Amino acid sequence: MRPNDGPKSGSSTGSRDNSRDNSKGSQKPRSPAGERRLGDFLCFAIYSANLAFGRAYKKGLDELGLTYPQWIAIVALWEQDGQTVSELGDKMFLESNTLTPILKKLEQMGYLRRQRDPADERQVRINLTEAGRRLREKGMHMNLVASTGLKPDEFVRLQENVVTLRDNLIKATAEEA
Amino acid sequence: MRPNDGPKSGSSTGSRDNSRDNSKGSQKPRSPAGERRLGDFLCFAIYSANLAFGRAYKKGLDELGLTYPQWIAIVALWEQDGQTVSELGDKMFLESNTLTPILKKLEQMGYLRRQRDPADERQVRINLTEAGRRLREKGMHMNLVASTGLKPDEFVRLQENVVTLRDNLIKATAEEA
DNA sequence: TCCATATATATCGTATCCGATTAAATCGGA
DNA sequence: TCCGATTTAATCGGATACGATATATATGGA
Repeated sequence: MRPNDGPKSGSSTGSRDNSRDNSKGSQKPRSPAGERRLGDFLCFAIYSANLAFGRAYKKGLDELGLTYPQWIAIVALWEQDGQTVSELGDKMFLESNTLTPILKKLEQMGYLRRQRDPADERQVRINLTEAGRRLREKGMHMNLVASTGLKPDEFVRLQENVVTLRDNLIKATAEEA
Repeated sequence: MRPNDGPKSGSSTGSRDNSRDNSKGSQKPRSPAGERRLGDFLCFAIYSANLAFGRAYKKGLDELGLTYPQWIAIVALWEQDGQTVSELGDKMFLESNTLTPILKKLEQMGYLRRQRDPADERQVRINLTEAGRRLREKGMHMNLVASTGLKPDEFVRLQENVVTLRDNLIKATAEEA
């Protein structure tokens, strides 16, 4: 049997003219008003660049046995001992609903310890283990700067611009709430 | 009972000095070698900007009853009738394992039709319904350009730079395979 | 002291992503 | 013509995201 499938019969009615040039060429002209295409959306550029980064990191992360968010957590935790889940969440732009499963997994793998703060039992403090620290060192070889095809100064400038974009979006979203 | 939790007792041993300034100020100095922090990673900037975009779109998308990837699919499908799953996947940088559930959901909601191509029954051709086209129109009011805090020319330049970054990453990832 | 409120984390359901696999249809060479 | 290789889409399991909710702890007045 064909892989399960929805409605089947009936002929295809799409017009299917592929006349428009959608090549990756460097000067794709912006589409006229009302014809905004997917490629013109900054949000989609960011969305697809994020997918591309995840795939570019995949090979290196597989060697470490980590996923992309797990690796981000390791890097963030390496910066500071004893962070709470909320503090880590502030750095990673995530909340406990997403973070807790990631941290439990990393704890189970032996890379960190989660312990309630005796001074405030509501909070959970997180510390990397020695294995977790070594992991961070081992991961430092994953340098994708070359893969970005950007010159160092371009790299830094783009990074700063994306950070500014992110922070502006967060501010605007908070304001309209 | 406290929400299920890992190991509990034991005191927190983290040093917890928060001396370093990690404010959002415009001139956060790059950390010294070997001290690369999360905020210095371009991949993390993209990752977090993508989260921010998803959250910024959330309110508008809720009104349409769509998710972020569903909306992207609608926009991509609006450009061309009768695309196959693979062709749509090329545009969205996704494959059938991710796309099929999204398309089935949109079909179930009445926004598109999926039908096998009679000329090649392996392929599935996708067409927006009238409701799907109206949805695309209704979604056009979600303009986040203002929220990005970027001037039009900055917006366009950043968009192009991110696209270039993405395409370079994809090329580099394919080459090392 | 007592309790309503606030805070911090965890849980749950839904929807992506993605690697690996499966299934059907097509293609191509002997 | 026949059959193995290729192509296309779907399925499955594991791991994020995230809104809504639950639970435990802490806080602050009456």
